[in-house]
Amino acid sequence: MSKKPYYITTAIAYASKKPHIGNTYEVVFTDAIARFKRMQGYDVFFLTGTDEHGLKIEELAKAEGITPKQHVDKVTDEIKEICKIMNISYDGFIRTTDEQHEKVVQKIFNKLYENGDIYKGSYEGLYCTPCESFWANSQLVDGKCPDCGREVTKANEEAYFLKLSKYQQWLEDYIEEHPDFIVPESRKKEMLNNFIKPGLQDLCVSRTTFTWSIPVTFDPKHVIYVWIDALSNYITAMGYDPDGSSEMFEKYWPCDCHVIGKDIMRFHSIYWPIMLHALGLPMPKKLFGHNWILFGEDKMSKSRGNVIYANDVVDSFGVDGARYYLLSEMPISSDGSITYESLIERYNTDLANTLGNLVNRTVAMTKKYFDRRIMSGSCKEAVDDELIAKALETPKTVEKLMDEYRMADTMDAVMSLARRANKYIDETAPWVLAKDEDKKERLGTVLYNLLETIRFLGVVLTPFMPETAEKILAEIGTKQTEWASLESFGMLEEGSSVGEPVPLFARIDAEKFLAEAQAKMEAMMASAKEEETNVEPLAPEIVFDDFMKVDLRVAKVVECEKVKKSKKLLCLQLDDGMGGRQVVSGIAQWYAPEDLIGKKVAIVANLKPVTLCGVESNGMICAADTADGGAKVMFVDDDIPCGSKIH
RNA sequence: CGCGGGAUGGAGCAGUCGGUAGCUCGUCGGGCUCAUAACCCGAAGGUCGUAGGUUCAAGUCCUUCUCCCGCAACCA
Repeated sequence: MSKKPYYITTAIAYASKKPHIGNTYEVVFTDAIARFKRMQGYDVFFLTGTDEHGLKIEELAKAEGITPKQHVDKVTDEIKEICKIMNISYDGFIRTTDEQHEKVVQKIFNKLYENGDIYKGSYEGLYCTPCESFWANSQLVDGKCPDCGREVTKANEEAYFLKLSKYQQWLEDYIEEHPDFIVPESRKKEMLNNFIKPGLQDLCVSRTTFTWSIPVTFDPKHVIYVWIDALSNYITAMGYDPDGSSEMFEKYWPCDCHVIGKDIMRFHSIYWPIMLHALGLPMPKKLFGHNWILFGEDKMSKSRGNVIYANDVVDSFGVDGARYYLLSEMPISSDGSITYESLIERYNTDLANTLGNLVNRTVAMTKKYFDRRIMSGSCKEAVDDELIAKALETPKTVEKLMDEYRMADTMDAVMSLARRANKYIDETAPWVLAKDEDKKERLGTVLYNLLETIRFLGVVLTPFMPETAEKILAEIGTKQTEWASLESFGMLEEGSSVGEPVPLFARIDAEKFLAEAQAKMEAMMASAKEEETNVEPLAPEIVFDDFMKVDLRVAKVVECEKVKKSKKLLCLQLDDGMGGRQVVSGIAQWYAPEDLIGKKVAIVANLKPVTLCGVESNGMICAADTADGGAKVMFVDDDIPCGSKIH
C-alpha cells in the first residue's frame, strides 16, 4: 500500500532582511510536524521558501546600491543558512523569483482574467504628482498629501481587480461549515467579524508604481500584486499549471496544513481561498495561525538591542537547545516570550539535568557494573510496572497532542517520561544492588529498563531534536529507532553494548552568560545608533510662501486625558493665548497625560479641524519621529508666552 | 457598548462532560551518591480578577463590573 501523502508549508519568508529567532520559530515548528508525520508513515512534502518581490525590496536594494535580485539572493542565502543551522528538513524551497513560479503566476493571473474573476477597472484616488502617490481620503492630512502637504488631484488609474465581493458569501459559508479550517478558533472569529462579514471589497491586484514584481503579460506596465504572487507559491512549487498540472501536484494538493503567522492570517483566509476557488481547486485543509515570540515584553528590534538570531542561540545552546526552546516555550493561545534567563533555565533544567544527566548516569552505570553490556530485562519486580506503563503511554500521548499541534505540551510529555526514569533510579537504587552479588541479575534488569526507557525517549524525540535523538540512540547501540518499535517495551537488543558516557548537554553558567549577553546587547544598540544616522530623505523643496501658510504657535497643556476607545490618542486642552483649544494627538503610547500637563509645546494652529474617534481636534502637536517608530514631543521653554508665533 | 481571547499559590501555565485545585520553575527542609553541585522525597504558598445568580455541588454554566492582550478603527 502506498503511503498517505501529507503536504505542509510554512509561509514564505519575506526576503528583505535576515530573520531573527522569532521568525525562525515558524520553520522549526513546521519542521517538527513534518518529521513527526514522516515517522508516522506519511509521505510528507514540506515546503518553505522566500517571497522576493515588492516595493520594499526594490527600495532596500536601491539604498544599498545593488539590484533587487542581488539583494534577495543575499537574504535568501542567509535564510537557507538558518534552515541548515536549525536542521530544517524541507523537501522544497521555492523562491518567487524562480522562473517556473513567475511563469505560472502569470498564467494564473491570465486565467482569472479570462474567467472574469479579475477585471480591469479604474483605481479612483487622490493623487499627489510630486510624490507620485495615491492616497485614500482618510489618509489625507487636512485634505492634502500626508507626505509633502501639497494639493492632491483626483486621478484615475487603470488597474486590475480581483472579485472578492462575488465570493464573499461562499467564503463565509465555507468557513462556517468547516470549523477546523482556521485554527485557532479566535483567529477565525477575528477574520469573520472584522473582514468578511462587514463585506469584502474587490482587491486591487496590480500595481504600476514600481517594477520589481511579476509583469502582467497582456499589459506589461502593470505588475502583479505581491500577495497574488506570494500565495501562489503553495501550488506553483508543486507543479500546478492551469494548462495541466504535474503528477506531484495531483498527489499532494490539497495541502494538509499552512502554518502561518497570525499577522498574515487575513491573506490566507480571504484572498487565498477565493483564488483557489476561482481556479477551481480544492481548499487547503487547515490554516494554522501561530503567535509570536517576543523578547520579554517587547518586539525585537536592533535599536532596542534585543534582536536574537538563530545562530546566536545555536552557538550557545546547540541546534537542539534552540529547537527545544522554541518548541516548548510557545504557548498556543498567546504570544511566547524569549528571555536569556528562561532560555538558560529551560536548557539547564530540562535538557542538561533531566534528560542529559539521565542518559549519562544510566550509561555510566552500565559501563561500571556490566562493562557496557546490556543485560536481560527478565528479572522483573513490581516497581518496574509504573515506569514501563509510562513509557508505553508516552508515544500515544505525543500522537494525541501533535494532532492538535500542542507542541509545548508534547515537549512536556516527553520530559515527564525522563523525570519518571530519574525517579525509578532512586526507587531501585542500582548502586545498592551492585554491592550484592546475588542481586546482579536484578541490577541488569533495572539498567535494561532504564536503557529501554531511554530508547523510547530517543525515538520520541527524533522529530523535535533529531541530532540529540540520534546521539541517544547511538549511545545505547540500538537499531530499534522506528516509531512502531514503541508498541512494546523490551525491543532494546540484549547483549549489545552502550557507548562512552558523554554529557549530551553541558550546563550553562547563567551569571557568566547573562553578563556576556548584556555586553552583546549594548554593542548592538551602539551599532544600531550609527545606522540611525540614515535620516529620512528630504521632502520636495518649497518656497517661503508655502512655509508661511503653516501657522506654528506655542501653547501650554492645561488638561490632558486619554481618548476612550483608542490606544493611540490623547485629548489635550491647550492654552493657546487665544481662548484655548482642544487638540487630539496620536502619542498615547509614548506619553501619559501627566507627562504633558503644564508643559509648553509647539502646535500647528491653523489646521482644519477634524473629528477623531468622535473627538474634535483643532490642530496638531509637533513631535519628532524616533528610530524605533515612536515619537518625541517638542517641548518649548516655559518662559515663552502662549500664543507666540513660531518662525 | 466594534469583534474576539484572557485573569488560577512568587513566576510561567494545565484544568476535557459542573463532583476533593494540578504541572514546571523558584523558595525552604530532608534523603541519596550512579550522574553534569546533577537526582529523589517532603513542606510552605491559591477565598481560581470583582459582585451577584443557577445547582445537592461552580475554577468550570449565566449576568454585572474592573483590568490585560489580540484584531479592527485611529496617529491631523
